[in-house]
Amino acid sequence: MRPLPRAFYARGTAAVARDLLGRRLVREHGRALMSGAITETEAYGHADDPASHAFGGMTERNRAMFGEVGRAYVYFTYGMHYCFNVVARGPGRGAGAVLIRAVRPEEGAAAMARNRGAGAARGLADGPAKLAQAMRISAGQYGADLTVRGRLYIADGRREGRVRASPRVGVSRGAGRLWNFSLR
DNA sequence: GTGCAGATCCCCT
DNA sequence: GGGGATCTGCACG
Repeated sequence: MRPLPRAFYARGTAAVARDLLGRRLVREHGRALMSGAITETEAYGHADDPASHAFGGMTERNRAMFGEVGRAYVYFTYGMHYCFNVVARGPGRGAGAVLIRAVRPEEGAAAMARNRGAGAARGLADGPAKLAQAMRISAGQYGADLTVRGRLYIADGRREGRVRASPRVGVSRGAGRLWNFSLR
């Protein structure tokens, strides 16, 4: 499996978010190899997008959103959850990212279930925090390069099914944009 | 099936 | 000091 090249992420975040559906997220942790097909994503912009972490300018937390595209932006939220994004942006844009909200487990489903804890046979990675927990993605992966074959990267893959565009989840300001993309 | 409370803490104003 | 790109369990029906 070939990692997606950096140029893939050097476009508008909405286009990148849409095109990430069906690609494969690959994670190596300890002896476990885990992977899954991306089934839901969400695009975030910059000064034009009040829902984005980058809306108010660069801070220590969102620094990655202003950096090289194709790298990981991981943030901690609600006191207990991590969420995993890929930095993306079109030409002339200052910042942007795509939140990976869900994957369909392929390899290493047993390891993901272990990482999620007891009683998680179903719904292993069908939410941003669940996905991060299942694949052991946290602050240590901040800034990781996802365009090279390593312990965390995004590989080519084929999209199956149709794309649905919806309003972003949990967003009040900047609703109206249909920047949540999912497979159905 | 839907709805709500609680967990829990980092970041920004 | 307030709120958040969330998840889980429990109540209700």
